[in-house]
Amino acid sequence: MDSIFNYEHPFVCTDAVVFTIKTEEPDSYRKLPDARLRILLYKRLVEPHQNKWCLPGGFLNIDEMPEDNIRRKISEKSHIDKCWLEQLYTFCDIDRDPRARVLSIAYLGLMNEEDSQKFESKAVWFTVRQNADKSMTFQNNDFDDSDDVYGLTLSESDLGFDHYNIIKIALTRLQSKILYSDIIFNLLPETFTLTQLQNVFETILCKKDTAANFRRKVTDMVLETDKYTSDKGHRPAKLYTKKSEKQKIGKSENRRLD
Amino acid sequence: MDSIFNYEHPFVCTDAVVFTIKTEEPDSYRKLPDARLRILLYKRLVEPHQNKWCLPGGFLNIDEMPEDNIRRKISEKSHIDKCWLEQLYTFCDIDRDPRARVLSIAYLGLMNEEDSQKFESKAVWFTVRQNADKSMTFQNNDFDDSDDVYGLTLSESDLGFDHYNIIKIALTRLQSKILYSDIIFNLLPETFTLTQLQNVFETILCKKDTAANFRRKVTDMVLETDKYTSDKGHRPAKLYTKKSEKQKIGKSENRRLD
DNA sequence: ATAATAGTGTCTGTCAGACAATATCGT
DNA sequence: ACGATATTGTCTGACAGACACTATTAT
Repeated sequence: MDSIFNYEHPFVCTDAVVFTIKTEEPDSYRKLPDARLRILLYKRLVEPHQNKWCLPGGFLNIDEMPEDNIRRKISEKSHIDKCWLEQLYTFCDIDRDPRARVLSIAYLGLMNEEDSQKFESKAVWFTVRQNADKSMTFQNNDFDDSDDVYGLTLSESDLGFDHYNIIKIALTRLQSKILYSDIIFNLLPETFTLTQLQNVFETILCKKDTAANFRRKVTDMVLETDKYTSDKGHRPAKLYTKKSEKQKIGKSENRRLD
Repeated sequence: MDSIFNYEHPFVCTDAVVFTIKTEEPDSYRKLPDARLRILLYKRLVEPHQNKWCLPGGFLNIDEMPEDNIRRKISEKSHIDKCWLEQLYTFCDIDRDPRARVLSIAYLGLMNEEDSQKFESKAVWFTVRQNADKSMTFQNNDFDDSDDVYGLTLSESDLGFDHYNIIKIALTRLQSKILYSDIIFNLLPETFTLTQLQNVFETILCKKDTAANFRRKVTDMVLETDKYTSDKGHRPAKLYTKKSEKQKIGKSENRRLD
């Protein structure tokens, strides 16, 4: 190999901020469930940052694409294979890893609730709570998790490396991008009601909308099916699916480029 | 160092797509100048991709921030120091460099015309031409450049590595981002006329607008000065400056998050 | 006066936000 | 009938696109 390659160079790792939606059980059988935004974290068992909570990820092999790498790492931690991914940002701070110079190519990942439940895992889903001061906390509320995790609330200092910052940027990206793209459907099942869709929007954006206005805004992104929900206690809702690019009409001029 | 770090790992380099604006001399002294979008390229003198045209960039040192690295490389190639930069994307294809596995952290750079002229350089400014079929060609029309460069037109195959692709993604990002952010002012002098601003918009987007509508759209981004142009042959135009964030009123709700 | 550019006024259609109203289910 | 959710209709204000119009300069 060339001599110019004989020098000490940075290491490269991947990290993924994987979001999913969890619909909370309603208090009453008459009420509809709430949607919660959740994120996948695992507890580091070794130094550095031992016992801190971290994003799934790992070192990039010389012959590996980062997206394959991160997919493998997510699968190792969660036994989940299906996940939509896009590159988020490359984090480069000199001392973000105390062991060595390590750059991290971070990914934004989204998976739907059904897939997120095929879960048998070293990692844990935490509900993302967006506070008024723009800070985030992460809460576990899953009965199925172990006793020392159930009820746990994490804040910035409980996270390892620069992962709190990575999550913050991922959440911002998610919030921006659902406004001008289709990615939100990666958080939803194949068919869904417009109320479900609205709940996911509102959970992510922390912002309420009226049903009438919301429906108008999303009509050109969805497609009616002939199926209905069969919930108890109230009127059934029509089920919709994501409209494919080809089914959208006319509006290509107005669509964002990236 | 830890044993986990004893493995062959990818190299990391930086590349920058630096855009600037060149106002063309008008045919007649009565006419106003046109704006052209230009990009900085240099000709590789060594293998691989010898004699291909490439983006400024270089290998990242172990203790260096990529943004410092790319700033240094731009300065080496052009002797220009002032440049606005933001991270664009990290390109990771396995064989994007035939010598070794090399990831490239690509940056989008913008500089204004005045700064771009402080130029004494191994690199060359090429005018970006956006063709109807979405392809790009790069033309040199600068009298000051050497004879074997003057009049040269580059197409995809004249560029080295995956740099054509990087430029394409940078241009797309630029086109998107001028619609919802302030970055366009990095391509303009301290004060400018609204017609100048409009020309830059139209050059980048390849799309015409009427002066009346354009003015309405940008009024909340700019600030009047009490100065005027003193062009010959027609009515002078008021000069404007970029409005700072603090001077903008009310609209924060509507602003994009990233 | 004329050519060229600078800048304004007005209409129209679209669309978001607010809010009222109607529809349909299980109990 | 009632409670809950689903769905539609209407008004308003903001704003983009189209286009006609006025203003100011040097020659």
